[in-house]
Amino acid sequence: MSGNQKPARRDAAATQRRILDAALSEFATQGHGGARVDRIAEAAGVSKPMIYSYFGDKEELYKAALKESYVQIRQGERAIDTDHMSPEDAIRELVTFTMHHFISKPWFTSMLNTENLRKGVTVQEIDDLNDIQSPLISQLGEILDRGVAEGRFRPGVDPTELYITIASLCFFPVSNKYTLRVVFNVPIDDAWLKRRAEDAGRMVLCFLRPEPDAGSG
Amino acid sequence: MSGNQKPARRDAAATQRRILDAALSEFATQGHGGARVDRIAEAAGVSKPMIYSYFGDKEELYKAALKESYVQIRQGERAIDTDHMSPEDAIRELVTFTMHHFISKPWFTSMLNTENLRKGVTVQEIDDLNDIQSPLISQLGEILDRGVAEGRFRPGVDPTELYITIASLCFFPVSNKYTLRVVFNVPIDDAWLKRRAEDAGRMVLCFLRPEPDAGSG
DNA sequence: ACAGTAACTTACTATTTGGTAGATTGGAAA
DNA sequence: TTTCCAATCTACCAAATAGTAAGTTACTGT
Repeated sequence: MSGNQKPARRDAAATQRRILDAALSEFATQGHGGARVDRIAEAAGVSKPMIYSYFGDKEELYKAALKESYVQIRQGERAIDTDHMSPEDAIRELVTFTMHHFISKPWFTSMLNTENLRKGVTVQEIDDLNDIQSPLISQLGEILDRGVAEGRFRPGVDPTELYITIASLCFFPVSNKYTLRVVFNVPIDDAWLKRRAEDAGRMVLCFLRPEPDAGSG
Repeated sequence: MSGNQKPARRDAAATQRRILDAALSEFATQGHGGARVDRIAEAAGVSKPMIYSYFGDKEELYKAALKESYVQIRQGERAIDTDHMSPEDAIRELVTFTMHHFISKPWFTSMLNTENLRKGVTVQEIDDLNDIQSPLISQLGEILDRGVAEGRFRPGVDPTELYITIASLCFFPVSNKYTLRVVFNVPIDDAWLKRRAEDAGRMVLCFLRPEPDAGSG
């Protein structure tokens, strides 16, 4: 899981990186309260004092790991280009990306859950909100405007709320797959989730289509 | 939070109940790894050996708390009666109930997240799956059948998948409200979530309406 | 009244955990 | 080559933690 290179002796930056990766993995799999600094040290291939020297204490390390998980998804989001697509295809693309990210970077959903269990005490302390906010919101705004201009989407849909809708449909079946499998006997695997993403795209588009009675606040 | 009555001396059943309630609260707020048996004992107003005597060890206590959180939602679900409603109203009712339950029983979403962080190792060990499975699935199946028969819903929709869709739309904004508030600056409160439930109902109904190209596997 | 036992507590242990003091080592600059 | 500091480690501590042994207390049936 934590793909450590050979220690590359005396490289402070690389060491910090290894610690951060190990911390992200540990916090994501064990939660905040279940994470162990000793395990992080071992997984990173360093001694404990390195961690305290570079990151301060467990809380600061957690903060760094939480921020890192956001930074990763935002990087991915910035790489999406939907300008050349039809509004419908653009929406489908965003849904597909979101689902794929949740599937392929499982620590992201885990960190979100862990942080919300703590009522967001740490996410509030992250200084640079810019590193954390999603570039997808404004992109989604443009897509919606284009769709409305072309008469394919209804007006009055808030981009942030739409983003939350998309995230909802992708997040839940990924994050809760273990309990869903047992409780409902659903064979959730990557193929099942891919089909789910297609359904989610259809559902969102259906919701966006201009129709007499579909209005919202 | 843990509304303890007066200890009612020497009442084993009541004591077990207090321990279970305290455990549910502790595991839900602190996670599996962060939960402390000493805190549970204090919140329940008992000494630690009581817990070990009645529940075995921390793991078994966690299992009891997890099961309890399912039992609670299933009880609520069983009380819903949609037989006299139109298919549309019935769907809206289920969505409203689901959202309301997630809002009013926050430990349920927390326990689901905690258990999924652990890859569902404990939920697998719950013997009586019947206590855990949702009666809403079959109810949803009947509603769908009725809707199809009346020509108001398209055929071929799987009740379990629809249930997951409804749960997705309600779960995410409730479970992740703390990070959403900070990261997207969304004023998520009970009123916001109620509006969200209405949107979710609309979206689901729009997805169910019979239309030329909306078919699914 | 008086056993007998279920309910409950005090006081303890072994281990784990976050965190630190102080020594050591490698590499770059002089 | 020597100096010096950043990078790193060994060895440790105090507190917290899951779990238990052994005792005490209140109810119940006789």
